[in-house]
Amino acid sequence: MRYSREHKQETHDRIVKKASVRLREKGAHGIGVADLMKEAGLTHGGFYAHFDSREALVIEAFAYAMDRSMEHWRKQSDQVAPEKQLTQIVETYLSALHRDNPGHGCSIPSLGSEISRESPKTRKAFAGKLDEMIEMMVGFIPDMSRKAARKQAIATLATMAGTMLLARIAGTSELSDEVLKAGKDSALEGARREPKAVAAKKAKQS
Amino acid sequence: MRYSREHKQETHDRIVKKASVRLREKGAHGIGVADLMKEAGLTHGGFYAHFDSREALVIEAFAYAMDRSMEHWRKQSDQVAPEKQLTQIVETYLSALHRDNPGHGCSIPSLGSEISRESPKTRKAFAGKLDEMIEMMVGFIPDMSRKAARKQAIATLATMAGTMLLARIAGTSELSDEVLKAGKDSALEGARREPKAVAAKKAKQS
DNA sequence: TGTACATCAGTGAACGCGCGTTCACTGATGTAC
DNA sequence: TGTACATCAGTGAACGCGCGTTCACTGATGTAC
Repeated sequence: MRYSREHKQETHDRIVKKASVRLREKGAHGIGVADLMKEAGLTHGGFYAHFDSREALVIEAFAYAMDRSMEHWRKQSDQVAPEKQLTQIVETYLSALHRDNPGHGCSIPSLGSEISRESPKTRKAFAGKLDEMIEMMVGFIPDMSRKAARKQAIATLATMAGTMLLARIAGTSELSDEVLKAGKDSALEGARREPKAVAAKKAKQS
Repeated sequence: MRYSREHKQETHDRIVKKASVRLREKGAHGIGVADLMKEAGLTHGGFYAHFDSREALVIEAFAYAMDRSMEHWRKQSDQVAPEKQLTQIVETYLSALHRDNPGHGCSIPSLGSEISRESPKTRKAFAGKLDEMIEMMVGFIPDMSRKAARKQAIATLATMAGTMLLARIAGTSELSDEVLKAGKDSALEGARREPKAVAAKKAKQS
């Protein structure tokens, strides 16, 4: 082999990593193969030694970005007490820093609209990661039955993603800050609230 | 003039109307000028008699779509009692019918991700419509101070848009239905809940 | 009322450009002896 | 250890294609007389 055994894999990973940032910044169709390769310090011709098609890279970059988000959540949640984990995640997610750095942030608000129009293959890959993310979120919801926690996890994630979507549309205006604040408070209050079914069950037991 | 006075305006409106559907279906960059004109029964050459650029049409089509959504909300809310308006809006918004028909639905989940990357001109136009939508939502929130209602309106809209975004990523799977249900219940419960500040004020008064 | 002319919404060919993809080639390094 | 050969990640020109935009032209209809 021309290069050491790991060389190709390292290059492949570098392309995916750089692409995951640029695609989140510019959209799933907002940047071309040549520019993505240039980001990784290469020329466009070599692209097809690493990927079957542009779409294949997009799928890998999506998965990579979602994995990085989840890794980031894990690191954050490990640093605080269980009952504070959700607050920690929500406050970081719905910050101006995240709003202003889509390239290193969650893919759902930055790529969500486009994903739903991609091929079934791409959509399935993304939906799988979405489910993983929901499951991780379940772990952050305190004091609920699994079923109720999953429901709450979905609702909280939807509020987080929707809030970021609206905040980014509003840019960096007053409205944008207002949106972030409203979404943050709502996401936290919603998860703190005990669902009626569980409350009723508890009342019965005591 | 070659055609009657209203003819050009009618054609213009037809292009905008058809484009607003197709752009929501295919994305802000997902369909070309030639195809958009064909939708309106014309050829592409005539496009620039109606619009300065493709972007100008996109802006008009965005505004049109948002106006139609708000008109739709108004019509629906007019048919039910004030305390049921929010439920009506949320349930229609977070339905499988809406999920499966992005072309005739709300632009926020279908175009939101892309809007935040458009020119300031496009973003401002959209942000203005977003604010109008929030204000309309305020009118559906019962029994709250204006400030609290606006906050709740933003949170509810974020949950609605985020839920639809997630549901569309999940396609038409079980997960998608689960997401719709979780988002619906959360949006309704959140708005029904009285914020602490208002509750305290009421307690003081009585 | 009838006729000649002016208007301009709409047509369709053409443009320049950037895109995803292909391909013949290169040359640094691993492998065989 | 040294040398000749094989490999293949990466290069850069070229491809076919679709895009947004331009432009000379058309022809139905409004207007002037």
